[in-house]
Amino acid sequence: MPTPQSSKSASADTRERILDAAELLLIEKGCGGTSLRAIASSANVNLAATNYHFGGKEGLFAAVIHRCARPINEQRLASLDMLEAQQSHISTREILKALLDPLASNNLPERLPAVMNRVTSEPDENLRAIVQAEFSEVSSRFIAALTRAIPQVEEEEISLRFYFVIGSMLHLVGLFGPLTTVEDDNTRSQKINALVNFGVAGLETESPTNIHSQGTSE
Amino acid sequence: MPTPQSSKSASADTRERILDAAELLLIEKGCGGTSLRAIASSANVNLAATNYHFGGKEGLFAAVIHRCARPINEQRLASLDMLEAQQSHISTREILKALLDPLASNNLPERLPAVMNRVTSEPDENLRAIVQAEFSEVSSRFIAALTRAIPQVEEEEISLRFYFVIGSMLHLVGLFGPLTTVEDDNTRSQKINALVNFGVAGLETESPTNIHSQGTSE
DNA sequence: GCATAATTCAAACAAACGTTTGATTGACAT
DNA sequence: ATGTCAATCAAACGTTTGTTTGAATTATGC
Repeated sequence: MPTPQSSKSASADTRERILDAAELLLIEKGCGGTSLRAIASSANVNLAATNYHFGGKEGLFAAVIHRCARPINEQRLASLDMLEAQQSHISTREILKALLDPLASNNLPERLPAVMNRVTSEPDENLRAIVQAEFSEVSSRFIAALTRAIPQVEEEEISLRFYFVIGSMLHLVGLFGPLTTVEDDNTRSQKINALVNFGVAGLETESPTNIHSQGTSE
Repeated sequence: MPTPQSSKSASADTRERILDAAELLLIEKGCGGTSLRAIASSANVNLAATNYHFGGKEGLFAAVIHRCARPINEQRLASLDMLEAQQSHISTREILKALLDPLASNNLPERLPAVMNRVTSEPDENLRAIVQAEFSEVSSRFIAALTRAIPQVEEEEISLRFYFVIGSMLHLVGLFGPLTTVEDDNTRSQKINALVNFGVAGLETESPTNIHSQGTSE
């Protein structure tokens, strides 16, 4: 198993060219719809290089996911750390901005949201596990912060509503399209802001369990 | 092109066996991850039957999507029709219940939400077009109803928030898992109800455009 | 300069894919 | 019985898939 060391700089740009091509094709064609041959051809490397550097197709996509998810999740956690260090009580809006604003930041790789959207809906079990592991810390940290910020709603309900926000986020970045340019940045941040407003209202609402007659029928 | 007529009853159960098997495998393995051979084997039919009855893989999945989406969308539109016929002003909650309650109904095919979740995130362009055509009427009708129900929010914002609700819904039915049984029906309707509450609050919130200093940083 | 290891390459591997073919079956009408 | 047509079948079509091989090439350490 000749796994190459990553500290060398010799084939570093081959690795990155493969990752770039795989990332782009993953967005456009999906995981199962992208062949190693298409990746190698698009990256101008030999077909065998994909297996040499990443050990196989699954390892390659895992590397793509990791490279995409790590910076945005680090930024999220850093923002949350800063909030928790500065103030004792954090608002729902501040938490959601820490979670979602990185999606509109233009100093991050352009295609990052699209990769997330594509990869979170993969049927492959192994890839799902990779994605889940990549986002588990962010999920638990932000759910805990939201639970403290909204004490009038029980934790289980907060957790469910958090996943509603995640679902809205994924659907939104799917609407962004694979080839958003920098000119769309302002409309993108507008939509992220709309999602923050939507999420704050949805997260903070009281469940109308003791409501009288709002039901439609049945 | 010997496309068989559907009015005969001779091979009707072959067609349905193929559709059932394709539906189940589509949920578990995704569209690209399911082969016609696996479908034919699971349905106990000959491999060529899939092409004979549906003209090809794409036609088969289109039929699966249509068979899944039609009843639930008919129920949604019927509920909305009834609301609009009975009362002049309809609440946001009533509209969302008309949209989402069918997902918790147990007289619908069990695997319907899972198919929707799987197929709305397909990279294939043709399949995306099929899905979009299948849901376009529901989208436009419900966005129009929500725009009337929430006059204080402009239509473009309503449209965006509607897609947030759709995203939350898809993410939620993804959490249901492929093999939900009838025993999960009550927890499923509880979660649908939580989504209705979340969506009502998110849809009706006023955008804090004239807010003073809620921003975190930058 | 030379040995050693890391990387790239063309070529091939077996397996799985969607689709097509042509024969065969069965049902139904005349 | 017979002719007709829809339906099923085994078998093969040509591609494409992920992965492997072994030689050629390049970089690295001494």
